[in-house]
Amino acid sequence: MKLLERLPRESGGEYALRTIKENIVSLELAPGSQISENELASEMGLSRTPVREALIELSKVKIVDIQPQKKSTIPLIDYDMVEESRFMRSLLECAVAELDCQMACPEDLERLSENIRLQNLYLDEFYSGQFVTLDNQFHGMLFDIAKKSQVYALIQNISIHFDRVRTMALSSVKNTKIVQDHVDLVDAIRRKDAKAAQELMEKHLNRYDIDAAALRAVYPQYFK
Amino acid sequence: MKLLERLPRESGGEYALRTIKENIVSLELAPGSQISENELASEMGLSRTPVREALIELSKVKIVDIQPQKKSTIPLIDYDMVEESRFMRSLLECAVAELDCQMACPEDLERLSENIRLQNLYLDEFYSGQFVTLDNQFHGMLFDIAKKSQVYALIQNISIHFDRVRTMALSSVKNTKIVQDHVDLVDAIRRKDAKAAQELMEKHLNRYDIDAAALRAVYPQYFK
DNA sequence: ATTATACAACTTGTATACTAGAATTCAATT
DNA sequence: AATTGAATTCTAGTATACAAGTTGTATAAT
Repeated sequence: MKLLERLPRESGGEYALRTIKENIVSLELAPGSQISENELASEMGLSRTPVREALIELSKVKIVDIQPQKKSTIPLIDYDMVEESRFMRSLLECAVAELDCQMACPEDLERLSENIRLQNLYLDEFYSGQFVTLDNQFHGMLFDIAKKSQVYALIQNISIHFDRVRTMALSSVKNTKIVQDHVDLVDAIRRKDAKAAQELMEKHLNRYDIDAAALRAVYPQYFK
Repeated sequence: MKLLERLPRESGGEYALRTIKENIVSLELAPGSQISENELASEMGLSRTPVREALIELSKVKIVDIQPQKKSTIPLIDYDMVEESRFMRSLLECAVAELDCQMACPEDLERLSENIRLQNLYLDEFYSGQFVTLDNQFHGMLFDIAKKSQVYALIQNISIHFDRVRTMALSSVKNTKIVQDHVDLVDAIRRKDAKAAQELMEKHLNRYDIDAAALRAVYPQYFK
């Protein structure tokens, strides 16, 4: 377990959730590995209660497998789940991109562009998570602009299925391409070209879809 | 609180979640009312722990408002949330209806038709919840057929925003129209007419959209 | 009368103790 | 030696005790 710094005014439960999610996405908590409420709790300096709350939440989207009275594990990568998660994200994000064409004001466009500028600065920060954080912020802003922030919050957990595959594919998808996608997308929104925005978003999200078989070859022990 | 019967092998937490959800949708736990973990726990014959787990889950989709160290309430109806929930359901259900046109086998169609037959039997059971249960099963089957059952599970909670408005509108939307929508939809799926299926689903879900203003006039105390 | 302060009665957050069930281990018995 | 069975040791589920924070009220001081 890689421990994170506890934020000010963050409750134990929130801290536990954030930490466990981060470790699942980074594969520090490897697919297939067994976890224990007691062990996680003592590692994080908490009691079982807040840890348990976090695990229950993650089990709702099958990113943690709680077997009552037996054990809990981090599930192996199930491509059906990855596909469901991709399906959901793709549909919602494409629709949001279309909405953004109507709803984005000049200030919104400026904020998006500023985020892209930062993305360029952190292009090569594979492991610090800075680039991923910016990428998440970018997509979150698109939902906010379309007044769909609750939808964005809801797909965060199920997206972990997608995100940990993305972690494995890190070296294969060039960040420069991702940033160029973002640039093109903001251009389309600025032009209010809904069709282009939708298509660009779809293409963007499909970048991670390419090498499922290749990943399975490199990390066979992580797949179902 | 209207108490439900506890199912066999149902954990306390699951029972609490099911009971509380049911009471929110039925407006038994009225919008704006204050709730207490202790009170709910003693009413259901449980301790705070499983009740608390249920409330935390519902608070994630803002259908319960937990104000730390202060109080918890059932939020007033927020039409922005209703709209987000409708947006999400509509997009996903329409896409699923399209997929169903490719994926439904004859047995699936038979199961859907059987469900519709039952809907006709319970047409007038407004308050028993039988009709609503069948309606939910029908929509759940459409997701199952498209291999998107996890997506369906995920939108259940946020749909409560939509569902409790539907409860208020019960008398205004005729069940016969709903059943006819279902019949038409299954027909389209049988014909593998994806465009028709998508359009029928959109029309179907929009039936509840009509009288937001009217509802606000009848139940002003429930709205933000 | 008004303001300030202290206290009581709530709330949720967390820790811990206890219960129940499953798996494993090891010893006793066949 | 193989098998059964009891004890141990895991697990998660639940109940409860306690901590910490907020609100409202009552009392005291101005």
